[in-house]
Amino acid sequence: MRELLQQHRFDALSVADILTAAGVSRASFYFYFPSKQAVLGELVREAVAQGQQAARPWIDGQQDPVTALRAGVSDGARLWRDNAGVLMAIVENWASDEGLRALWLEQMNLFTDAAAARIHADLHVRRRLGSMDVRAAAASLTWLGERLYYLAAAAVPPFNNEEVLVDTLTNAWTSILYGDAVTHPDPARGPASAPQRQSSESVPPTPPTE
Amino acid sequence: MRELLQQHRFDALSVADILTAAGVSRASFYFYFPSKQAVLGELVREAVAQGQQAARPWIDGQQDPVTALRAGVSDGARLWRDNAGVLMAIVENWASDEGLRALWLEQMNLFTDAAAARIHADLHVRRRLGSMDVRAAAASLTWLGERLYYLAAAAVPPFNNEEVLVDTLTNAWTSILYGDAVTHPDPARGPASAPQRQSSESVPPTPPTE
DNA sequence: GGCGTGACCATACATCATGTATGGACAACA
DNA sequence: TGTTGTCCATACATGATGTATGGTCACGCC
Repeated sequence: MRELLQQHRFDALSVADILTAAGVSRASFYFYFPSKQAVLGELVREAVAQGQQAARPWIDGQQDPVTALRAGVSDGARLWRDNAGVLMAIVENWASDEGLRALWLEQMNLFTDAAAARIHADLHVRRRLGSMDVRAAAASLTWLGERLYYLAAAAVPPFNNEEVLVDTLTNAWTSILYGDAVTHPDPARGPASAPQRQSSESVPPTPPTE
Repeated sequence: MRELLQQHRFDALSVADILTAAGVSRASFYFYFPSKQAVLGELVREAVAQGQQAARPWIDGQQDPVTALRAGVSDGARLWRDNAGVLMAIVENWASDEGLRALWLEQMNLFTDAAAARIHADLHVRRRLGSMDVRAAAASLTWLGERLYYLAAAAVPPFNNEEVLVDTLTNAWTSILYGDAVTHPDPARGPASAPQRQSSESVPPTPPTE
């Protein structure tokens, strides 16, 4: 099914297709899974498990916030590139299946929690956000990632260009958290990102996939 | 169908349900529409047509950017509140139907174009964005809106709270475009917006739907 | 009045997808 | 040798979609 998803949309797959591709019988399929949605759930768990690992380093990272952020965003792009079929499938279908919904919202929550914790630990960011709801800000960045990675996977311009995707998403994180606009390579100007405060902690990057 | 969508998800509706609710025969339905997706398309056109109008003021607006922004975001919230069923339906299904896909991407594009034009007209913002892709930044804000309004309609925390939704989305726009973080009511600080008083719901509407 | 036509409706069908049986083959294991 | 776990083929009940086919009824026109 993972392979089928690389070429067909989830709702275009019938269990018959899966049966054929997997070489098992209908009876066997329903013995192990209650539905094709359940299979997708398992595939998603596998995919995000990788992401969890990949995210580790920068979550507890000590490096410069913006650098860490950009690295995280790039990691996310890679995760999505490697699991485009499965991830697109759940993004398109979590609303229609209770199990998938719980799973995806949980993933988004985990990511949001990590980001919020990072923000909380950074006094400078906290001050900047003023009375803004920290969790809400973290959640919005999480979901922005979900959407942009999805659009990239769905080949929707301008996010079908990975560089644009990474620049834009990184810029969103840094702008909202630090107020610095320019995160990408541009030797021509430099009004924004000045001396980056190395406040004990940096920020949480990575996409909304773990 | 518009009424049915207030209580049931689009894919849970059969044309039989629509037939019963509308009091027409199967034959008549298929005489006027090729599928239930086509009906949804019409409903979406109706809904966003309203939005188009409501957006005008903001688009050619002369008022203070941040105020205009917040007003627009609130407008969007209202539009979504008034058309939650229809808008949730298209957000959940544009990926699975070519017609709906073209329609929704067109709407997102129109909105992105308007935002990008605004940005281009504002030298200060252009400078701040540096070499960032203006259209990409505009598109990311458009899609962030789509996602957050949708989550609010789907009752996903923390966006099920309209004030949080508006504050967060407004903050994203102002942060990314102007670098000002605080857009909401915070007597403690005030580096950005002037005397902004946010009465959760007293502003005009304009979501990412036009 | 006779008649075509447009707007509907009821019914039926072909097709396809899902999920649930039912019964049997086969190998490992005790 | 019998039990059990893993699979398969087949069939079936249900429900959804989209396509006929044929009929009713009102209206406007000659």
